[in-house]
Amino acid sequence: MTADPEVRLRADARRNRDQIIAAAKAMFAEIGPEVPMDEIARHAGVGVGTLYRRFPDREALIRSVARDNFAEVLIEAEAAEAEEPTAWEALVRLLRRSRALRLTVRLALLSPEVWATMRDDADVRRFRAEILAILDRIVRGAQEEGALRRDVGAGDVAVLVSLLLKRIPAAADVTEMVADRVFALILDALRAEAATPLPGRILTADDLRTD
Amino acid sequence: MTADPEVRLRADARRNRDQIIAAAKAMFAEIGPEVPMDEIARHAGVGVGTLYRRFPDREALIRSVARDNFAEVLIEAEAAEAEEPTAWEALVRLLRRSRALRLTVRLALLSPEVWATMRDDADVRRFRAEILAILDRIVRGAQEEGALRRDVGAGDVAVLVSLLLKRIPAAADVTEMVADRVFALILDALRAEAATPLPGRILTADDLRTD
Amino acid sequence: MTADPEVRLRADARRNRDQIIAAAKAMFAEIGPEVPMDEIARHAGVGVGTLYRRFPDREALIRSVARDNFAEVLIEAEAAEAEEPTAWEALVRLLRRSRALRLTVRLALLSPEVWATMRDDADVRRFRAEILAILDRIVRGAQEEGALRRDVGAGDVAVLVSLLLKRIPAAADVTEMVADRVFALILDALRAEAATPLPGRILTADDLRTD
Amino acid sequence: MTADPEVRLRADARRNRDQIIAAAKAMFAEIGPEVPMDEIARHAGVGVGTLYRRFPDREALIRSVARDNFAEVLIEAEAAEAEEPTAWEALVRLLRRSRALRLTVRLALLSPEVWATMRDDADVRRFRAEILAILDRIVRGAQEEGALRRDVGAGDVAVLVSLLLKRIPAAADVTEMVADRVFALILDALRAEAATPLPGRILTADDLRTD
DNA sequence: TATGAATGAGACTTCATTCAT
DNA sequence: AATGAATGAAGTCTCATTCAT
Repeated sequence: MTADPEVRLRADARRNRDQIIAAAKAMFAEIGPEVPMDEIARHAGVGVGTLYRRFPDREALIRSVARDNFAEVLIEAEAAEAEEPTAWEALVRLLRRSRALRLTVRLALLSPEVWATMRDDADVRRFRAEILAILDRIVRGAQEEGALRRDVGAGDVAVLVSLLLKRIPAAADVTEMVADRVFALILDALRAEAATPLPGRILTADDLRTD
Repeated sequence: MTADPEVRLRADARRNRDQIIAAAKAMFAEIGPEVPMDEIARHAGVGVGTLYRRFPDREALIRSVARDNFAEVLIEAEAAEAEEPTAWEALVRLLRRSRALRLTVRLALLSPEVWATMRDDADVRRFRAEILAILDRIVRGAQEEGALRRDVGAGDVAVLVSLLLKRIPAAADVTEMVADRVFALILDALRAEAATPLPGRILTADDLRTD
Repeated sequence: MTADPEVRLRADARRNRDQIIAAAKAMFAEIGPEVPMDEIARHAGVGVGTLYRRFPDREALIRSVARDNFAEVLIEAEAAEAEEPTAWEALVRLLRRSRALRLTVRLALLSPEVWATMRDDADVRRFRAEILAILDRIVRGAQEEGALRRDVGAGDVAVLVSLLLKRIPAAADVTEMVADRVFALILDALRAEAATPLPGRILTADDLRTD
Repeated sequence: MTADPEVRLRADARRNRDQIIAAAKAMFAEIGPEVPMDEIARHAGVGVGTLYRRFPDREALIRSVARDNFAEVLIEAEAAEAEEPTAWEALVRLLRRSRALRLTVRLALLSPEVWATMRDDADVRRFRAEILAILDRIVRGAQEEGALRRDVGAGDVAVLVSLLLKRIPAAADVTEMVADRVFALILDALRAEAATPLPGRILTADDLRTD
């Protein structure tokens, strides 16, 4: 699941590396990509030096976390495609379930700088391309099934997904329900029956930002 | 439009204050609520000292900008309600056009800390309540018109609005179109015809975060 | 004497700036160009922040010290040329007396990195050019007086000067005498009577490093 | 050539030790005595741990390099004395040719701290004494030959040598020539014919810094 | 024994806030 | 009252040295 096992680390180094990635993942998700490096190190149970030995700077760490996450999303997308009976259901599952997606999007979209950091990473680009390819297949499949409106493309869907991943501003006790409702509303927007003509043209995966 | 005229400022002090708010508004929108205070001061054409004389700390400045913004949103909401022929159109106008809304939401939602800063401000709470009241009227009106699905409340709509205010990750040349399409999709989700049963219960304004 | 009065500083800022330059000058001479910035700040009696406000980074500080020093050397060279009865005596005075020269050379020569930092500074280049022009005049004058050997140029002399500015490794109590003797030996090397043919060609000011 | 074979190392340990010394020598000469220990280790093809096992800290390494170097200088001095037909020529050869001398002086003179590190080392002191004794013999011999001025001692000569070992600040393409000329000028300063009375008294080897 | 991983102190730099002018 | 200088805490990163494998 990790994209870059680097040569071959000693057992303890490996363990530390994994802990650091895990800690970073958690804290990026929790607090954002600007959490102090010392905090990440402390949460990972290592010294800052160790963190910096493994990841020369914050960017490198972010890149690694992103790679890791993109890889995870890819696996989830593949599973959804393989295991769900219909393309529409695969789409729903993907949109609903991917926690990994959440962090990825948080990193990639919420902060242009972070995205700039990631977008030149070969692994990230590759994963991204594969994920979008799967999404594209799922979208076409769902349209052929007659479930998904025909005037949208993988790009449109991806944008909607990204919307779903915002922190939703609701009182704590209804957060879950709010998320479920928003999700259901978005699905309604995608259904073939909803279809009111959309402006512009169908967005493909390529329309998403690569700038 | 500013909620708190503080005692009564001398003309030049008044001017400075306004310039600072304007600069802060612009830079919060542009860069985010963490822009250096010096930058804000420079853009406002005043010294930092002046900024701090007017706003004891960053929080105070954010609160003031927020007040200002909420006030503006309120005015826009009132105008939409008063000037549009149908409630549905008022809703559409509000959702589509409010630049003030954008910054407000950016401040309030993107950063929990900032929201924490704002939510205890009496003016902010008042404006918020009024805005939500109007939104509530518009929502009910649109439902009575048969345009808006009946299983949503002002809370649901507000959440959807907040989704619209994310920076959308598309290649520069299609940004505009992407935004338009997302907006159209969201409207489709709200139309009476789209209506697939939603989970949970109708969200009122009170369900939105006050935590 | 300071090359860059920057716009116009407030009295206190001016004082601080001068103190920082003075402290830096002393510590660069004493310890070397790598002294911690905090130390310099402390010796100048200011906080680090102040130092950094005035000089964005170590390079900027070094450049300023260098400018200051080159300016001083220039003044000394002008005085030597103007006040001494013969060119030879002007040369001797310049070589013997310039304390400013000492630091300048310490910064410029002992550390290639530091030199790299300085050499692109317009002021430094200008001062350097003027100093070398004066030296050139003095050298030719002394040769016409028959005092200075004819097979050397300003470049050769400058190189010998630079040699004189090393920290000389002697027991503390003879340091002074050692320096005097070395100086006298070097002068002997330059006298017309010493003249044993030299290899290569006469070095002009332009041969000195500008790489 | 190495002064301290320490007990008796296994062949591979021996090899490592030598590689480390060689790497350190090269990098001290190239970059200076502050190069990161990791770098030295890497260049020596060993791990840092190995370096530290052999040399408890940076000081110890510097001391060892210095010992090694002093030993080399001693050998060169002995060879010059033994092989050259006249004392003057021995002197010239020693001054001109010793690369080992260059590093030694770089370490000993450019950095007072490093010198402080070296000067208490018994081996270093012994080598130094022997080298100076040879230099003393060469100096007296050259004076008896009538080639070297009579008002200088081994101390004076050593000081001049040290001057020769500075990095000379010339454009890259003339560096070699500059060095040659400086060398010739220094020799001229030492010739019997140059002799203008010097201030102070003749410097012996003992006058050189032992502080 | 050799390796290279981990540590943590310390250097550099930025910026929110205070304060002298 | 306005200005912008000064402060110092906090964050980033480097590297000498120690220690587990």
